[in-house]
Amino acid sequence: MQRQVRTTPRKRPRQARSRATVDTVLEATARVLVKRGFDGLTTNLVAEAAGVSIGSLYQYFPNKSALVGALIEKHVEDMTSLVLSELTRVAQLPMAEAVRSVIELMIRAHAVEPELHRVLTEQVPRVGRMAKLREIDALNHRMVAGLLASRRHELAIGDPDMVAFVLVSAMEAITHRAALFAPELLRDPRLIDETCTMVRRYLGIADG
Amino acid sequence: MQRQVRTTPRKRPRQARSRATVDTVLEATARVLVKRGFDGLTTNLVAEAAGVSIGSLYQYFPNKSALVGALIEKHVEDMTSLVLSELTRVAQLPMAEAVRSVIELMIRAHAVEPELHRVLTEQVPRVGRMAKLREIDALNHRMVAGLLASRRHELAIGDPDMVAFVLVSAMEAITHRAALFAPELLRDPRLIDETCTMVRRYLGIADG
DNA sequence: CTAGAATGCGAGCGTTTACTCACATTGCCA
DNA sequence: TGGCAATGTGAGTAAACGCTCGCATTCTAG
Repeated sequence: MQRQVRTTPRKRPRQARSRATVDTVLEATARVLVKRGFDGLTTNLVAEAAGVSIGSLYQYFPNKSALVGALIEKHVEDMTSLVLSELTRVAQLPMAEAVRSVIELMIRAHAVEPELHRVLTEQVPRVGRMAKLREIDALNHRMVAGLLASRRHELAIGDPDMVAFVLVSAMEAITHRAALFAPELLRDPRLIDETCTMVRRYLGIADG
Repeated sequence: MQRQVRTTPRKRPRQARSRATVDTVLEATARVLVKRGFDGLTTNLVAEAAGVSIGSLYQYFPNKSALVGALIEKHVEDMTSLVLSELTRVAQLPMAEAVRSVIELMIRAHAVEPELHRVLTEQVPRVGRMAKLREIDALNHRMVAGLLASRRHELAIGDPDMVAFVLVSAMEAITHRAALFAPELLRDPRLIDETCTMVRRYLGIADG
């Protein structure tokens, strides 16, 4: 155990056949992770669940942590692409509506494969993956700070960077904790309303 | 591996000698965890670092996860006892000051063994430990909700429970993320100020 | 002082599991 | 069609590591 060194794929899938294999393996990884947890995930088990030989798995993933890493990367990309695709549209809206839209967006992002999301955040040791998370985080931060700065005249705020830090932390935590501790809250409009209230009052926006 | 079942100590230390052993082992666990990470932590290594035989370790900790679990419990207790001890005093203060005090308290709590805190939150799979965390969380939530309810007349808020959820999530996340991503921010009064602003505006309290 | 309890010891057992490798099969291109 | 590259296979290897157990040492109570 813990022999892992390299985390990049050892071989790129070139033909359609092998691309399918890679996909199947990643899907199986997600299934096994949800069903057995991180400790219960073994490469042999994943191969079996994928209906692929263990050898094939190791053609494309040099070790277990690369396997899980690839899955995390995919999941994070699924979540952020959802947000990014809508964000430009949202940025055009009046501020009060933009706030609500962003909150709803984040909630929807957390509803993408929630089971997997839970296992990934609860159980998977974040060694080495911290870099990727920080990156996403920095992206979020920059976008929010930019939005705040560009609309500064309609807001009652100080340093956009500091405000962005507080806001991003708060909103991320609210959706995240709701997803983990009380998933039903994600459907509860009262949570969205309350979060909107918090953000609007903080930024000094009239209720919309 | 993954043979763990019981998580309670197999034997209570009765004499001073064995109580010292247990302490030494827990300290060594913390050191090893910080130095090698969760994956690099082995029971043999801990025993060696503690200057204790592996057999002795297993006298008091039935398995690896109980060992780490005990450490988490201790750390969480250290953090919460700090908060609880001051909270009654804080509850007496005028609201504007109470807010600042609570924020400072949380920051101080996150400064208890920050290295260990980091490893614990970043790396240790939370399987089974979720219960304890939820418990702490529920306690926090109840206290904040209670405080809000009792001072409701001076605040511009709706359902105290919902507000408490938003507040606790936000404040926890801000200190936690500052601790993880930018420890120097914890010393930066601007962060405290900004967080105060957020909370005060949200609750409708005049700046203090 | 002594007996029995508590504690300490650590070599090594047994299992788990990541990963290899020699070989088979399939697809691609000339 | 032949030949080479890409892909697939899975039994087997080696090492890591959690944990046991039989025995030694230290404490405590009577």
